[in-house]
Amino acid sequence: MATVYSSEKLVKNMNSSKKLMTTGEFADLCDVKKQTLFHYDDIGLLEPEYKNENGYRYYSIQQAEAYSMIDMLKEIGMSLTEIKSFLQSKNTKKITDLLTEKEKLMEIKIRKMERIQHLIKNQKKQIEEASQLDLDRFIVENMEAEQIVLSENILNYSHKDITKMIISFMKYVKQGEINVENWGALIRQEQIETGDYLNYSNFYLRENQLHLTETFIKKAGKYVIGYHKGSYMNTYKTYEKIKDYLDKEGYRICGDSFEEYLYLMDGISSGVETNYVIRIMIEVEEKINI
Amino acid sequence: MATVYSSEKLVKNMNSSKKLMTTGEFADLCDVKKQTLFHYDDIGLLEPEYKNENGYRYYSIQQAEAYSMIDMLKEIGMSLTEIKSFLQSKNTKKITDLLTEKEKLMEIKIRKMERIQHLIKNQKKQIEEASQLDLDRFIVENMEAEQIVLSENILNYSHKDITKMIISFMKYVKQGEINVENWGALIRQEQIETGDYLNYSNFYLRENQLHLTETFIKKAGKYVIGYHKGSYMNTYKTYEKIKDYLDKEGYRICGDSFEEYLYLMDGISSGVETNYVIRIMIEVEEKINI
DNA sequence: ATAAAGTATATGGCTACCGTATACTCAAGT
DNA sequence: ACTTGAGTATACGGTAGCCATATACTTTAT
Repeated sequence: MATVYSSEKLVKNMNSSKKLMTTGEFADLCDVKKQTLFHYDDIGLLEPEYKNENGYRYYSIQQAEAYSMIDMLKEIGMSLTEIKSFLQSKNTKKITDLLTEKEKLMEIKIRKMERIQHLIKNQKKQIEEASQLDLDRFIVENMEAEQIVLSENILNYSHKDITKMIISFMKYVKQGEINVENWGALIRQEQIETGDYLNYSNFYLRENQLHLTETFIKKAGKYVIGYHKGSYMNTYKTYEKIKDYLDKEGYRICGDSFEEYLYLMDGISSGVETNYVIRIMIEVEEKINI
Repeated sequence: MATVYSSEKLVKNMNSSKKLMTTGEFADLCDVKKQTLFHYDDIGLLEPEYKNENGYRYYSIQQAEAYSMIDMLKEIGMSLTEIKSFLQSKNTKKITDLLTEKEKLMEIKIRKMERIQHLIKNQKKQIEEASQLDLDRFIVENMEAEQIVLSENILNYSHKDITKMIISFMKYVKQGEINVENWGALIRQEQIETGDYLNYSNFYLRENQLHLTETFIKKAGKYVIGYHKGSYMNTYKTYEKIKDYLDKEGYRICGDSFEEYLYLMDGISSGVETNYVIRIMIEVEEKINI
């Protein structure tokens, strides 16, 4: 049997701020600073349900839903102004469209995060490897064949053109969303032999997925491996040292040089700019003894 | 046969800025504004490899690696100051430790993103459902049993205690990383009958995973479903309307009331505060005709 | 009635930039 | 060698989205 109650009795329960939260409590509930709520009130993004005559703000638990919606939209990169007009918009289609767009954006963001995670892992691996590395020694090693991706040929290009090419190559790589393990430049045997160390023939990258079609095989065989510390402007110093080393050890250059750019964060050496290290790999063969 | 080249010839290739990029080109390569690079130079985070006598900056391609490292660290939430001291740090263990920490952080971030994605999907679903909903009508419907998670009992609690409880309940929920579909409050039959509509017995949430142990079964059976628009402070109005409706239709309340808080963004109605909608579900049975 | 705890407002400061104006410099063509 | 147009540096101001602090006031618990 339903009873009818006078509104008066109920008003007693609801006229005060008894069932609402203060700013501090609400901030605690939302896990946010009070200041932020003041700010949201100021810009009219999330206004308290009730304000008393002294300006005290009171929020309802329902508003926690609104807050978490705002927080979510913020997380996906919307500005507060955008969020405000979004929440005020009364166009169902516009809203679902935007949500669909943001859903996709989240997908992209998640992928990006995963790529960064991959990069972090790679960096850790590199540090580990680098700590076992002697950057000051050269070594001749048998290497397996490897598939790499080449840029267009830039031999004898002007600096301007090389720059343009790199930029477009890099952009192409980035939009492909590849996890680039390492990248570098290819210098042909002839340039190495004539000492034209800065005349690159191609840029290239080693990649762990095989999305791209234009690949190039770095031949299997013996390679001398050396490390150049500092700018590539001075690689000639290291190249000359390598040549001396090869002479002494009885090797001769028989192929191209692969330069790979490493950015090390391992503090293995002190001094400025030593974070930049170039791994130089040149194909070699043993000299025939006369 | 290795030839020895005079340094002079090589110096010709490297003394100028011929093989370096201008700020604009480097910015283009890194897909960033020139201003940002100025800024990084100013704070000493990423300085150009070479500056000419007129202050023109020149960057090497190697520095693109440094930039992308900075960008990555920024992406995982480090401030530029932190990044700077991180990159300058020469302590291998500190670096790998931080990287390991950030790797975990990425994992958490990815999970959060996925949760947001889920929320977006849920919101879309809710908008879709809401558009087919008539908020102004009541309906009696057979509902299936549902498992819900209850907060502690708050019947007759003071407002302060209720507030504290909600905050801790919500925090507990959040740290559990549950995808909350909906949440609400439970009002016992007795309070509904005596018109004490704001005297909640518990908060609860419906969840799609079953991580938690303290669950409560919302019984299967007939429920009257109605929607209250606006603040929960005024639910009494809707409750009274529901009671009238039940009287007319020949039903009587035979169980508790479940209030669920919806935050709709569908613009189905105009006016202030109509984004807040409460779904009221009360267990009912048919009256026996005398 | 009083003290402690909380609140509002105002102000200034912060980070990580972005935009604009001004003056300068570089590089290419004539 | 000189001009011209595109690019560059510096400086200053402004922005978003807060956070910290100081001051004065209000609420609440005792």
